[in-house]
Amino acid sequence: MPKVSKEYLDSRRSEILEAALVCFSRDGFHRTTMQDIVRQSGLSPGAIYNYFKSKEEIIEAVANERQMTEKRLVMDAVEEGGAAGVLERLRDAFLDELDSPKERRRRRVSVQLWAEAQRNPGIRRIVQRSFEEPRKLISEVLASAQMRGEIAKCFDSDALASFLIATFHGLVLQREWDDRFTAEPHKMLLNALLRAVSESTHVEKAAVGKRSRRILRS
Amino acid sequence: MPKVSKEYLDSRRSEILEAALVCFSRDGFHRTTMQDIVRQSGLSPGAIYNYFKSKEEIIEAVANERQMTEKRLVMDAVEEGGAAGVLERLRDAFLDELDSPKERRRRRVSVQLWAEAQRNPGIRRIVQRSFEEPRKLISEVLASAQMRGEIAKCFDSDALASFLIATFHGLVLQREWDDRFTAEPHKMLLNALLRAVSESTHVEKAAVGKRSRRILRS
Amino acid sequence: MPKVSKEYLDSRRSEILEAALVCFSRDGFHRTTMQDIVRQSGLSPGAIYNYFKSKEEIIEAVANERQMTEKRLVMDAVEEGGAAGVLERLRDAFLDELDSPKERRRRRVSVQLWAEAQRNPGIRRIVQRSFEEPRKLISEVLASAQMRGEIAKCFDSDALASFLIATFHGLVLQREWDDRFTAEPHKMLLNALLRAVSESTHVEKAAVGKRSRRILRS
Amino acid sequence: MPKVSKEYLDSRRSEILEAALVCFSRDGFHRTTMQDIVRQSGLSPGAIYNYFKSKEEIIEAVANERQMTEKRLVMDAVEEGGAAGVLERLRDAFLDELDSPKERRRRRVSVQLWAEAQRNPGIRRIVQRSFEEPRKLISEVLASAQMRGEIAKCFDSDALASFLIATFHGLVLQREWDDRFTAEPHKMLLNALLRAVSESTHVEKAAVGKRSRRILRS
DNA sequence: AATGAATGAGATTTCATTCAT
DNA sequence: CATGAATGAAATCTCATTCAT
Repeated sequence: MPKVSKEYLDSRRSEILEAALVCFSRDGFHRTTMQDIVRQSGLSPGAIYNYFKSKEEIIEAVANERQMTEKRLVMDAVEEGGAAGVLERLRDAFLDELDSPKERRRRRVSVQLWAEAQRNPGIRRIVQRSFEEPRKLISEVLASAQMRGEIAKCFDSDALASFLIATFHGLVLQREWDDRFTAEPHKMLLNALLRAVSESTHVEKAAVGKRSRRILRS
Repeated sequence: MPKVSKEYLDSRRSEILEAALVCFSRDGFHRTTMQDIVRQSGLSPGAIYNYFKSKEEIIEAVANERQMTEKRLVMDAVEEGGAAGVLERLRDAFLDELDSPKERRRRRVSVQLWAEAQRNPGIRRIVQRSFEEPRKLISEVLASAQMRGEIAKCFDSDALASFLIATFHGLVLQREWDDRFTAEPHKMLLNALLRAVSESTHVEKAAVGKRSRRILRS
Repeated sequence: MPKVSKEYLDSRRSEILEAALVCFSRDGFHRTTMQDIVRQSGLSPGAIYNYFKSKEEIIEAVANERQMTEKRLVMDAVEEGGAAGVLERLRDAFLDELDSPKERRRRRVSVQLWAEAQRNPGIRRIVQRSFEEPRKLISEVLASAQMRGEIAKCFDSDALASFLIATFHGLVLQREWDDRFTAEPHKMLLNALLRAVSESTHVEKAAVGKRSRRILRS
Repeated sequence: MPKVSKEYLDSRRSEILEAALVCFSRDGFHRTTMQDIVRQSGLSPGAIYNYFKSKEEIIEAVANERQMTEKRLVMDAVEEGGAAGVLERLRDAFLDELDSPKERRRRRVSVQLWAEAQRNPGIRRIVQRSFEEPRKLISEVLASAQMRGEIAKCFDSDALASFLIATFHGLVLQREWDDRFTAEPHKMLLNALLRAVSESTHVEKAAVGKRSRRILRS
């Protein structure tokens, strides 16, 4: 029989994570001290250590939260059938997110996590999941679209999913550094790409092949 | 009258940077101690501080070196004319690089730099240059290809350059986490993309439009 | 809701300053390491840095404490009227202090502060105050004694105060180096000086002598 | 058979000491690095270590030079007989020196030495000499003046010498901190003091006044 | 559960001194 | 004798974590 309710504990935990996220986003993991989180959360060091064993564990919890949020984002887009609609929703979900200030703050933490994952096995596992699970979800959508003939079978659905995610991650970085960045022109380019992979099954395949050969030889 | 030649000093400096790169790539900037660099370089702390004012300055020097190397990579690919050849060379240069162990080590540091740039203005400036300069170079190639009609004029050459770089950066990350990652299928996808942007100028534009509407509504 | 009382914190702070004073007096500011203060205080480095931001700040706090103590010494002597009594008390306060071992230890730190003030603006300001405030207090006493005709008006009261302080400071130094130093003969000399400045306005030797004897009893 | 002349060596040595004095006066002993002296002297570390075994030894050499200069100052004043003239010359020598910028720089180093002497036995010995020798010289002058009846026998000549030196040292410090300091009013006070010690043996005020005027002209 | 003062290992940097050239 | 790069012990300060209250 706990002294306080589970809800209370959970909300305290969330408060700490929220405070940590603010600090991490502002200063990075390593420049954020536990004192920073203490200040930001309005709690005491002892209180925080009642909820998390270590700073490491807070970072992991933040990583998990990020990973789950991203997965949910993809799942929401994927839920309702039709490759076209799914990809469209994914595209919009990701690109529109780039412009939301709140999400930008969270994305900054994602970049931190990519760096951290190189050395920290716990984080590494979570980051790997944050790549794999969305890829799998998207890949499945693409595979069934290929079965329905909506997408060219010559592309590996996994690779295509990977490629789309890679593009999005790359754009996250651009958004970070380029103040004049806008997502809009990249929507067009994504459209072009998606069109390209859906066209290949069509009649003019040979012609397309020839034409492309003029530009790209291999 | 210096006691030793400039070459000697330069090579010492390079040794330190090389040692630092090894450490940074292995442990990240923040988990790498000066003692680590001391050990790795085989010098003494004092010696290192004769070449760099601070650890910070070493990180900046590594960042600069990375930025210059990447710029050179792009310049080499861009040098000799023909959009087709240039893009092909860029694609190969970047994707093949993903498989070289030595380059992978350097790429790890790039990811560290992306994270570090968020908080460190000096690094930020360098990282920004590492985005802008390649983009400008590639954008110019694309623009002149558009003039020659090789690429659809409806795409902003800057955005397309951005997009290509984003894709590459994203793939760098995938390479990090996915042990089964291979660059090969992504070559095909890049080809498809490049084909897509070069097709648009052609006669069946309307048809393409219709077809794409089947897949992507906006 | 602080965990411990303000008194507790203040006493800890005082303990640290006391420990620092012992070290500084023994080894000087620059030869005293934080570890020395740590050992002397029985605390840990971290604990000390909870009370003082830097070694510098400890030195400043010691300087302030010195300055305030000296000011209080002068104020106590000055409090109750009558130039004669005041100067007598000042003379005794200062000269007797020279023989107290505990005060000698504190005086050593004053000498350190004089040197430190040359380069350290923070210390400089404090040291300047430790000259100005006593001078002002003494000067006022002298000025009012001049109005009452107890002291010759031809001497600038400020200069005379300065001069007395200078003498005392000089004797502090002598006390440092000369093991056979005794304050006693200097009392006589101070008396002679004080008599001189009170005599000068008067024509008659004997009268002056008497009066001066009324001013300086020993 | 030395490779270079003794003159060459001596002048190099002096250059180093002069450079060191500039640094010490500007930054204090502890904040002055050997590199500072290297830069100021225009020599190399190795060269300096050919002339001095250690930084310590440079400080000692500077201390010796200070001590000898001061002794000479006193000897010059003392050389030619007559207590009146001697004391007058001493007073002027010391007080006028306070206003010379070059001498002020040297005085700053003296203050450093007082602090340093507390911990450094080598310096301590030199500083002690810088107190004792002038005191002895002045004391002798005073003693012979007492024999001639120019100064009251009731004062210990040693103590009086001490007292005069103390006053001067104290004024050096005042000069350091008080920008509006002028030596002039203190001359009057010194005069008053000297008059006092020469008057005391005599019954007649007027006579004493005259005589003292013979002793101290200004 | 919460508090926050205390801990102490460890990080970065300095600087007097050396010694191969 | 001069040079100046190299040395490495030691100094200051930080910060994740603990634990008595």
